[in-house]
Amino acid sequence: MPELPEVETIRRNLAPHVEGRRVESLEILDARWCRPIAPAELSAAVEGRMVERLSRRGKYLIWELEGDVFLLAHLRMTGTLLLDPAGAPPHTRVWWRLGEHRLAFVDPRRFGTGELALGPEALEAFLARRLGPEPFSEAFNAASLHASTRASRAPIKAFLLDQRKVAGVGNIYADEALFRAGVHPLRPANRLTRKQTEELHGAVVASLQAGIDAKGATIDDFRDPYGVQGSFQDQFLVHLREGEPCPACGRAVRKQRAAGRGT
DNA sequence: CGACACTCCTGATGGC
DNA sequence: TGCCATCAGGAGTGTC
Repeated sequence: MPELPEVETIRRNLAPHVEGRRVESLEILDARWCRPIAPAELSAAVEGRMVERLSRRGKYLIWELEGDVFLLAHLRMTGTLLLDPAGAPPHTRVWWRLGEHRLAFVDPRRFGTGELALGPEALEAFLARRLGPEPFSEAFNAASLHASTRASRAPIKAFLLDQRKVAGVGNIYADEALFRAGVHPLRPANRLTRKQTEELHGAVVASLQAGIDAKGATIDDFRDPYGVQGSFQDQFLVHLREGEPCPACGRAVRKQRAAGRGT
Protein backbone atom coordinates (compact mmCIF):
# COMPACT_ATOMS: atom_id res chain seq x y z
CA MET A 1 0.00 0.00 0.00
CA PRO A 2 1.65 3.16 -1.13
CA GLU A 3 2.21 5.56 1.75
CA LEU A 4 4.37 8.68 1.87
CA PRO A 5 7.72 6.91 1.25
CA GLU A 6 6.36 4.95 -1.69
CA VAL A 7 4.81 8.03 -3.31
CA GLU A 8 8.03 9.96 -2.70
CA THR A 9 10.00 7.14 -4.35
CA ILE A 10 7.74 7.37 -7.38
CA ARG A 11 8.05 11.14 -7.47
CA ARG A 12 11.84 11.07 -7.35
CA ASN A 13 12.08 8.50 -10.12
CA LEU A 14 9.51 10.13 -12.33
CA ALA A 15 10.32 13.83 -11.95
CA PRO A 16 13.41 13.89 -14.20
CA HIS A 17 11.43 12.27 -17.01
CA VAL A 18 8.31 14.43 -16.87
CA GLU A 19 9.37 17.86 -15.68
CA GLY A 20 9.76 20.23 -18.58
CA ARG A 21 7.77 17.94 -20.84
CA ARG A 22 4.33 18.50 -22.24
CA VAL A 23 1.40 16.20 -21.47
CA GLU A 24 0.51 15.51 -25.08
CA SER A 25 -2.39 13.31 -24.11
CA LEU A 26 -4.08 11.90 -21.07
CA GLU A 27 -6.18 8.89 -21.91
CA ILE A 28 -8.52 7.90 -19.10
CA LEU A 29 -9.76 4.37 -19.68
CA ASP A 30 -11.70 4.06 -16.42
CA ALA A 31 -14.17 6.84 -15.74
CA ARG A 32 -14.22 5.93 -12.06
CA TRP A 33 -10.66 7.26 -11.75
CA CYS A 34 -11.71 10.90 -11.95
CA ARG A 35 -15.38 10.67 -10.95
CA PRO A 36 -17.44 12.81 -10.74
CA ILE A 37 -15.57 14.74 -13.45
CA ALA A 38 -16.00 13.32 -16.94
CA PRO A 39 -12.76 11.86 -18.36
CA ALA A 40 -12.98 14.10 -21.43
CA GLU A 41 -13.28 17.17 -19.25
CA LEU A 42 -10.26 16.28 -17.11
CA SER A 43 -8.17 15.34 -20.14
CA ALA A 44 -9.04 18.60 -21.86
CA ALA A 45 -7.87 20.58 -18.83
CA VAL A 46 -4.53 18.77 -18.76
CA GLU A 47 -3.59 18.07 -22.36
CA GLY A 48 -1.10 20.36 -24.01
CA ARG A 49 0.27 21.74 -20.79
CA MET A 50 3.91 21.66 -19.71
CA VAL A 51 4.76 19.86 -16.46
CA GLU A 52 6.46 22.56 -14.41
CA ARG A 53 7.02 20.38 -11.38
CA LEU A 54 6.09 16.98 -10.00
CA SER A 55 5.56 17.37 -6.27
CA ARG A 56 4.02 15.48 -3.40
CA ARG A 57 1.90 16.29 -0.40
CA GLY A 58 1.06 13.44 1.97
CA LYS A 59 0.20 10.54 -0.29
CA TYR A 60 -0.84 12.79 -3.19
CA LEU A 61 1.35 13.04 -6.25
CA ILE A 62 0.85 16.52 -7.68
CA TRP A 63 1.36 17.36 -11.33
CA GLU A 64 1.96 21.09 -11.38
CA LEU A 65 1.09 22.15 -14.91
CA GLU A 66 1.58 25.44 -16.65
CA GLY A 67 -1.28 27.86 -16.24
CA ASP A 68 -1.79 26.90 -12.58
CA VAL A 69 -3.55 23.66 -13.35
CA PHE A 70 -2.91 20.91 -10.82
CA LEU A 71 -3.59 17.20 -11.29
CA LEU A 72 -3.61 15.28 -8.01
CA ALA A 73 -3.12 11.54 -8.30
CA HIS A 74 -3.72 9.18 -5.38
CA LEU A 75 -2.70 5.52 -5.55
CA ARG A 76 -4.81 4.32 -2.62
CA MET A 77 -4.41 0.57 -2.15
CA THR A 78 -2.99 -0.94 -5.30
CA GLY A 79 -2.09 1.89 -7.65
CA THR A 80 1.28 2.03 -9.42
CA LEU A 81 2.75 4.25 -12.10
CA LEU A 82 4.84 2.51 -14.72
CA LEU A 83 7.10 4.43 -17.08
CA ASP A 84 7.39 3.04 -20.61
CA PRO A 85 6.09 -0.42 -19.75
CA ALA A 86 6.30 -3.17 -22.33
CA GLY A 87 2.92 -3.31 -24.01
CA ALA A 88 -0.20 -2.54 -22.00
CA PRO A 89 -0.08 -3.86 -18.43
CA PRO A 90 -3.27 -5.46 -17.08
CA HIS A 91 -5.49 -3.07 -15.13
CA THR A 92 -4.12 0.06 -16.79
CA ARG A 93 -6.60 2.83 -15.99
CA VAL A 94 -4.87 5.90 -17.43
CA TRP A 95 -2.18 6.64 -20.01
CA TRP A 96 -0.03 9.76 -20.10
CA ARG A 97 1.90 10.58 -23.24
CA LEU A 98 4.87 12.94 -22.75
CA GLY A 99 7.31 13.23 -25.63
CA GLU A 100 8.90 9.84 -26.15
CA HIS A 101 7.53 8.61 -22.82
CA ARG A 102 4.33 6.86 -21.97
CA LEU A 103 3.19 6.42 -18.41
CA ALA A 104 0.59 3.96 -17.14
CA PHE A 105 -1.52 4.27 -14.01
CA VAL A 106 -2.12 0.64 -13.14
CA ASP A 107 -4.59 -0.19 -10.40
CA PRO A 108 -6.19 -3.64 -9.99
CA ARG A 109 -8.64 -2.60 -7.29
CA ARG A 110 -9.60 0.69 -8.90
CA PHE A 111 -9.48 2.72 -5.68
CA GLY A 112 -6.97 5.16 -7.12
CA THR A 113 -8.12 8.63 -8.09
CA GLY A 114 -7.22 11.63 -10.21
CA GLU A 115 -8.54 15.06 -9.24
CA LEU A 116 -8.16 18.52 -10.60
CA ALA A 117 -7.46 21.83 -8.89
CA LEU A 118 -7.66 24.99 -10.96
CA GLY A 119 -5.49 27.70 -9.48
CA PRO A 120 -3.23 27.76 -6.41
CA GLU A 121 -6.11 28.71 -4.12
CA ALA A 122 -8.11 25.69 -5.21
CA LEU A 123 -5.07 23.48 -4.67
CA GLU A 124 -4.47 24.90 -1.23
CA ALA A 125 -8.14 24.47 -0.30
CA PHE A 126 -8.14 20.89 -1.55
CA LEU A 127 -5.09 19.98 0.50
CA ALA A 128 -6.02 21.95 3.60
CA ARG A 129 -9.36 20.21 3.79
CA ARG A 130 -7.77 16.76 3.81
CA LEU A 131 -4.24 16.96 5.15
CA GLY A 132 -2.46 17.97 8.30
CA PRO A 133 1.22 18.95 8.51
CA GLU A 134 3.79 17.39 6.21
CA PRO A 135 5.98 15.13 8.38
CA PHE A 136 9.28 16.56 7.17
CA SER A 137 8.21 20.17 7.54
CA GLU A 138 8.76 22.43 10.53
CA ALA A 139 5.01 22.45 11.05
CA PHE A 140 5.31 18.90 12.34
CA ASN A 141 7.39 18.88 15.49
CA ALA A 142 7.31 17.41 18.99
CA ALA A 143 5.42 20.37 20.41
CA SER A 144 2.79 20.52 17.67
CA LEU A 145 2.24 16.76 17.86
CA HIS A 146 1.86 16.93 21.61
CA ALA A 147 -0.62 19.79 21.27
CA SER A 148 -2.75 18.06 18.65
CA THR A 149 -2.86 14.80 20.61
CA ARG A 150 -4.41 16.72 23.55
CA ALA A 151 -7.59 17.17 21.55
CA SER A 152 -8.13 13.48 20.74
CA ARG A 153 -9.21 10.54 22.86
CA ALA A 154 -8.93 8.19 19.86
CA PRO A 155 -6.36 5.37 20.03
CA ILE A 156 -3.00 6.75 18.95
CA LYS A 157 -2.93 4.35 16.00
CA ALA A 158 -6.20 5.81 14.69
CA PHE A 159 -4.78 9.27 15.31
CA LEU A 160 -1.70 8.55 13.18
CA LEU A 161 -3.82 7.12 10.36
CA ASP A 162 -5.92 10.30 10.28
CA GLN A 163 -4.39 12.30 7.44
CA ARG A 164 -5.56 15.55 9.03
CA LYS A 165 -3.36 14.94 12.07
CA VAL A 166 -0.22 14.23 10.09
CA ALA A 167 -0.06 13.65 6.33
CA GLY A 168 1.26 10.51 4.70
CA VAL A 169 1.31 7.89 7.45
CA GLY A 170 -0.50 4.64 6.67
CA ASN A 171 -0.72 1.25 8.30
CA ILE A 172 2.89 0.21 7.77
CA TYR A 173 4.56 3.34 9.08
CA ALA A 174 2.07 3.77 11.94
CA ASP A 175 2.95 0.30 13.24
CA GLU A 176 6.67 0.82 12.82
CA ALA A 177 6.67 4.28 14.39
CA LEU A 178 4.62 3.21 17.42
CA PHE A 179 6.91 0.27 18.02
CA ARG A 180 10.00 2.43 17.74
CA ALA A 181 8.49 4.90 20.18
CA GLY A 182 7.42 2.17 22.58
CA VAL A 183 3.81 3.36 22.60
CA HIS A 184 0.86 0.97 22.66
CA PRO A 185 -1.35 1.41 19.56
CA LEU A 186 -4.54 1.50 21.62
CA ARG A 187 -3.37 4.16 24.04
CA PRO A 188 -5.65 7.20 23.82
CA ALA A 189 -3.80 9.99 22.04
CA ASN A 190 -4.42 12.49 24.83
CA ARG A 191 -2.89 10.14 27.37
CA LEU A 192 0.55 10.10 25.83
CA THR A 193 3.08 11.90 27.97
CA ARG A 194 5.17 14.74 26.60
CA LYS A 195 8.11 12.38 26.52
CA GLN A 196 6.08 9.88 24.52
CA THR A 197 4.87 12.40 21.95
CA GLU A 198 8.45 13.53 21.60
CA GLU A 199 9.57 9.93 21.02
CA LEU A 200 6.70 9.39 18.62
CA HIS A 201 7.49 12.48 16.61
CA GLY A 202 11.05 11.25 16.15
CA ALA A 203 9.86 7.74 15.37
CA VAL A 204 7.38 8.87 12.70
CA VAL A 205 10.03 10.93 10.94
CA ALA A 206 12.67 8.20 11.29
CA SER A 207 10.36 5.45 10.02
CA LEU A 208 9.27 7.47 7.01
CA GLN A 209 12.88 8.42 6.25
CA ALA A 210 13.98 4.78 6.52
CA GLY A 211 11.16 3.90 4.12
CA ILE A 212 12.32 6.51 1.62
CA ASP A 213 15.94 5.40 1.96
CA ALA A 214 14.86 1.83 1.20
CA LYS A 215 12.90 3.08 -1.82
CA GLY A 216 9.61 2.07 -0.28
CA ALA A 217 8.07 -1.14 1.00
CA THR A 218 6.79 -3.80 -1.35
CA ILE A 219 4.22 -6.07 0.24
CA ASP A 220 2.64 -7.23 -2.93
CA ASP A 221 1.87 -4.49 -5.39
CA PHE A 222 4.26 -1.61 -4.95
CA ARG A 223 6.76 -1.01 -7.72
CA ASP A 224 8.66 2.12 -8.65
CA PRO A 225 8.10 3.58 -12.13
CA TYR A 226 10.69 1.18 -13.56
CA GLY A 227 8.87 -1.82 -12.05
CA VAL A 228 11.46 -2.27 -9.29
CA GLN A 229 10.34 -3.33 -5.81
CA GLY A 230 11.22 -1.44 -2.62
CA SER A 231 13.14 -3.09 0.20
CA PHE A 232 11.76 -1.54 3.37
CA GLN A 233 9.68 -4.66 4.03
CA ASP A 234 12.99 -6.38 4.90
CA GLN A 235 13.46 -3.91 7.75
CA PHE A 236 10.00 -4.14 9.29
CA LEU A 237 10.37 -4.42 13.06
CA VAL A 238 6.82 -5.56 13.76
CA HIS A 239 4.55 -4.92 10.79
CA LEU A 240 3.52 -8.26 9.21
CA ARG A 241 5.74 -10.06 11.70
CA GLU A 242 3.05 -11.81 13.71
CA GLY A 243 4.50 -14.75 15.65
CA GLU A 244 8.09 -13.71 15.04
CA PRO A 245 10.33 -12.70 17.95
CA CYS A 246 10.01 -9.11 19.09
CA PRO A 247 13.23 -7.21 18.28
CA ALA A 248 13.11 -5.68 21.76
CA CYS A 249 12.13 -8.50 24.12
CA GLY A 250 12.20 -11.66 22.02
CA ARG A 251 8.62 -12.70 22.74
CA ALA A 252 6.27 -13.41 19.85
CA VAL A 253 4.81 -10.38 18.11
CA ARG A 254 1.05 -10.35 18.56
CA LYS A 255 -1.44 -9.08 16.01
CA GLN A 256 -4.62 -7.33 16.96
CA ARG A 257 -6.99 -4.82 15.46
CA ALA A 258 -6.83 -1.10 16.04
CA ALA A 259 -8.77 1.52 14.14
CA GLY A 260 -10.16 -1.36 12.10
CA ARG A 261 -6.70 -2.24 10.81
CA GLY A 262 -4.40 -5.17 11.38
CA THR A 263 -1.91 -3.95 13.96
C1' DC B 1 -15.78 13.92 19.55
C1' DG B 2 -15.51 8.96 18.42
C1' DA B 3 -17.02 4.25 17.36
C1' DC B 4 -18.82 1.82 13.91
C1' DA B 5 -20.92 0.44 9.54
C1' DC B 6 -20.92 0.87 4.84
C1' DT B 7 -19.01 1.86 0.17
C1' DC B 8 -15.78 1.32 -3.45
C1' DC B 9 -12.96 -3.18 -5.68
C1' DT B 10 -10.69 -7.57 -6.86
C1' DG B 11 -6.73 -10.79 -6.03
C1' DA B 12 -5.47 -13.85 -2.54
C1' DT B 13 -6.58 -17.13 0.81
C1' DG B 14 -8.75 -20.85 3.35
C1' DG B 15 -12.33 -24.25 4.07
C1' DC B 16 -14.60 -28.08 2.41
C1' DT C 1 -9.22 -29.96 -8.23
C1' DG C 2 -12.79 -26.68 -7.97
C1' DC C 3 -15.96 -23.75 -5.90
C1' DC C 4 -17.42 -20.36 -2.71
C1' DA C 5 -17.12 -17.27 1.22
C1' DT C 6 -14.18 -14.25 3.41
C1' DC C 7 -10.54 -10.96 3.92
C1' DA C 8 -7.49 -6.94 3.08
C1' DG C 9 -7.71 -1.73 3.48
C1' DG C 10 -7.36 4.38 2.26
C1' DA C 11 -10.58 7.51 2.37
C1' DG C 12 -15.12 9.34 2.30
C1' DT C 13 -19.76 9.44 4.13
C1' DG C 14 -23.36 8.78 7.33
C1' DT C 15 -25.49 7.25 11.82
C1' DC C 16 -25.80 7.12 16.61
